[in-house]
Amino acid sequence: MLDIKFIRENADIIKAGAAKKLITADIDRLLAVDDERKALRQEIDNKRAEQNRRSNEIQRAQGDERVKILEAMKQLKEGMAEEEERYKTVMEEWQKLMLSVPNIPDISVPEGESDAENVEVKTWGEPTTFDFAPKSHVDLMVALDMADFERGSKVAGFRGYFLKNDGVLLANAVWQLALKHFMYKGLKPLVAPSLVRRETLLGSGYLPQGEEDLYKTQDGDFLAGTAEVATMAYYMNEQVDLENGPIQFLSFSPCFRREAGAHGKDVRGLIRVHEFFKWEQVILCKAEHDESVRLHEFVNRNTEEFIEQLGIPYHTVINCGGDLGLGQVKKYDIELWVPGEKTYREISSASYFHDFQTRRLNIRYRDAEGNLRFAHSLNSTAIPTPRILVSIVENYQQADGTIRVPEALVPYVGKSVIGPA
RNA sequence: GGAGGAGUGGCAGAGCGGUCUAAUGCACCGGUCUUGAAAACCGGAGUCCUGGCAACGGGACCGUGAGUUCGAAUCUCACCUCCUCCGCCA
Repeated sequence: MLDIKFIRENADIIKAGAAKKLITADIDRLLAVDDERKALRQEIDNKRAEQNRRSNEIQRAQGDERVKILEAMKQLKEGMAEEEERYKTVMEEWQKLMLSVPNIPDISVPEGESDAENVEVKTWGEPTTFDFAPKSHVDLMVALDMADFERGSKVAGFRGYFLKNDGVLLANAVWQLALKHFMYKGLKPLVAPSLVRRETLLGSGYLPQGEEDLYKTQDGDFLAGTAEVATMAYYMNEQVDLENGPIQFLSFSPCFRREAGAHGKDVRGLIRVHEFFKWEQVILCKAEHDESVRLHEFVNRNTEEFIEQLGIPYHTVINCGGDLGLGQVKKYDIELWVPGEKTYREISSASYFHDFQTRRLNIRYRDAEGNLRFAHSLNSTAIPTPRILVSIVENYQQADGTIRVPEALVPYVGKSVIGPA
């Protein structure tokens, strides 16, 4: 959500931003509704002022005078009831429109319609080459009894999976190395709820637009698709202290995604599953653009460094306008080389939001002048499992079907090669 | 799941239909006093919306939302959260 005053003063910039994001938002309608809102508010406030005055008179009035004032009050109230009804209707539309206004993309965000037009800004390592025919992660992991997809779908349905044996050890090793790496960067570990209330998703910007991709309980709660939701809502309706620097969380949670609209995509393996685990970086900082930019580079670089420790070739792209969400100002995706598909696949996504989320969540801090301001927020994937296992096993596979363990993970896996049991 | 109790300003806590522009204490800021500090004393402070260049003015906010009333922190209802006890449970 943006500031209505800002919207009023910068309607053209917001329209241009929405166009870049290929998001439709009726700004003109919002401005008209806002005019109506302000006028009505003024009228109602004036009548309330009179009501307050009269109420005080009633206490002191006696006999006929009292009866006269009571009569006048009755009329005043009738007029107010009508206006308040209208105000309620206007506010409903106002709220709805406000929630649909996208944040403005940064000037450095390229034009484009879909992820196909994201722009590569960095590559690291060379796509892995093999002097034998490489296998897919599905074949590798099944052969080494690291995963079971048949029983996965028998038990959990489409996209279900079990991790087994060395698959479990590998996932656990990634978690442990991640915890160490990101804590060293100054992030504070947190295990966050996945089962969350509606307002947390509204606040972080996943609702009302993204409802179809969320699992919902019979109590009206939701299963979040990322720890970002609960972690951002941690300080909902609070004032935070940013005097000693930004608040930096490394947050773990199970993640649930219905993947509505992705039915034909990635139907095999661990690339796209309904249920996975993720460490997420979540940051709150002062409401300064430069600080947001600095931390955006910071969180993205943290993840790049982690991938470099694993020794997996990757590239980083800056997402084009059409691939940005409602609240995002700018986003980087890190994509890892997947030999089986001979392409890079997304493993991480780092975005900053300015005060888009914190305004919805009502998270403020006191600035140096003593004014209350909405903080800025950012988030970035630290590392997801099991998706990361796809790139590990495919890039580290050997001619005999065994898998070398990335050196950084050896201490946590307890061996340097994964082979037949 | 059942039975009770409670949610008031940064914190503690009074108020239970009109003088609440919410007592009091602690914490906070300014001042007096002091070589300085502490103590004491005096004074000041919230958030949001809205009008105005400003000075200043209007409205709202006592968990949230509806309602009763000329008037609600105070009464009614629903919801949320917390606490106590019972039951169930990893």
